[in-house]
Amino acid sequence: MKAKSDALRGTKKVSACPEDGRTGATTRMPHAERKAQILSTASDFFADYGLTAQTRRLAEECGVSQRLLYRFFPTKQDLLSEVYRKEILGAFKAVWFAELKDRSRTVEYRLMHFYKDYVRHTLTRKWLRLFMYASLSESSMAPDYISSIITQLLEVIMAETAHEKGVELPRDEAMCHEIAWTLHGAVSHYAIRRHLYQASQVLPEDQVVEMHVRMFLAGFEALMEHYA
Amino acid sequence: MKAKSDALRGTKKVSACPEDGRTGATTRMPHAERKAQILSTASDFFADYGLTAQTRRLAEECGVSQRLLYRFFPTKQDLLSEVYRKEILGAFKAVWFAELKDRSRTVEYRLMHFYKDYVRHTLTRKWLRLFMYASLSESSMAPDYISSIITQLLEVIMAETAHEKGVELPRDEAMCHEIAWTLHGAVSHYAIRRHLYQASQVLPEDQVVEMHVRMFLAGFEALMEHYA
DNA sequence: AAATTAAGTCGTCAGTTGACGACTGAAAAA
DNA sequence: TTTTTCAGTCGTCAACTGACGACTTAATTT
Repeated sequence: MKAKSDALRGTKKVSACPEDGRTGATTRMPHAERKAQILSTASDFFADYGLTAQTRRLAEECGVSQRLLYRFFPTKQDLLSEVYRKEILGAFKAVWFAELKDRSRTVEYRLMHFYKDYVRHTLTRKWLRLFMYASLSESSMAPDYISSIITQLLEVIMAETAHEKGVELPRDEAMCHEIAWTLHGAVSHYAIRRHLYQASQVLPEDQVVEMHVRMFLAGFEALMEHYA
Repeated sequence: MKAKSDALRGTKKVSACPEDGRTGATTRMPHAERKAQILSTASDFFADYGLTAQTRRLAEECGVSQRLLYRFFPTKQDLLSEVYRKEILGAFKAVWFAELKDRSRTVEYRLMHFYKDYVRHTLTRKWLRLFMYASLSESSMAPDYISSIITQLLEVIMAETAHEKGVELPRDEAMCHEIAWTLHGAVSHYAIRRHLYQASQVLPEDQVVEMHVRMFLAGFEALMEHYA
């Protein structure tokens, strides 16, 4: 960081580290690139240590001075908001809706395909920890956006399942959502167990998803009879 | 707190608040009673603001000086550990095992009965928030104890269900657990949604539990056929 | 080569935060 | 009444923490 030339100029330095091989000599980067690097490091950092973790340690992790963070993000909250937007909101894919509605495949296939992808690429350790930290903090950063997407997913799943089974859904909308939550919640909770409660998990993801989908479809049929 | 008598003695006080009607005059309590009160207040406090919330604010909430907390708990971590032990570990009931094994009732009845109680008295907002904060923090306070209890619950549920349905369970133990997790996870996730993700939840608890149990039992039968 | 731009750092401020030594005073014991 | 006990408080310390003014210096432009 600072090395030679300290003794030379008469300003006010506190020379301390004479040239050693590995001064942290921060490689200069273009603005956008450095910002992206900080954002990326910050995602992992806050996921690991919580949203209350300190900017000084983050800077250290990034290999830059703490002051530099404030060149890119006016406040810590701004940085947190960008992390949330990128990591949490950016983890939902539009193709899911199209694939779930693709009636050239069986519902069982579509559900298994979707949830395998969802578990593997969205319900990751990083995503779950950030989402949980954000949920627990008062300033729920952008809650409605996500719940709206999930609700739409649940509705598509219910509509497609009912269509294939040739039954009519209950008129009670909340009940319909809750039925779909049976599967979605079980899968989500599997991910939570695995990534948040360091459970000594053994069964591979795909196998678990397949089982949960099978149980859901079987349960769905039985439940529809019960309500008819 | 301090009022008169400041000016009288020559020590080193900084008198500031002459007698007003409402000095925070802390009512003196016996040791055990005060400790219990602090512990109780601390539970709600840390559940609300996280385990990183400050002892000063907690003391304020308790209506005592911050210093007093350290008369009862040598360090903040000690206080947190006691909160965890009391609120998290203390929320599991031994009767559940007996009731779940009571074959004079149907499995459906037993499961509904158990999970209604579990959701109402254990998966509360306070419990979930404390448990989640503890899970997210590195120092997982006492993880194995809980997971051991849950595992036992899952095993009882599987054994009883298989017995009533007259089928044999898969030999794969992890798979058996995962099947039971289908129900346990769905119910847990319902509570998480409701209490952690302030979801605009409408359906009453009991109705949701009944539905999840029904779907589980139907799915269970279908799954057993699939593996046979 | 000189001037300009912008990437990056130093040092510091004001407000926190866990912890604790020393003190106070009401109630119980002698 | 006097002494002892102990619940409870004050004030402070050292380390931390978000924020930022002022400065340094590598790279680019002229």
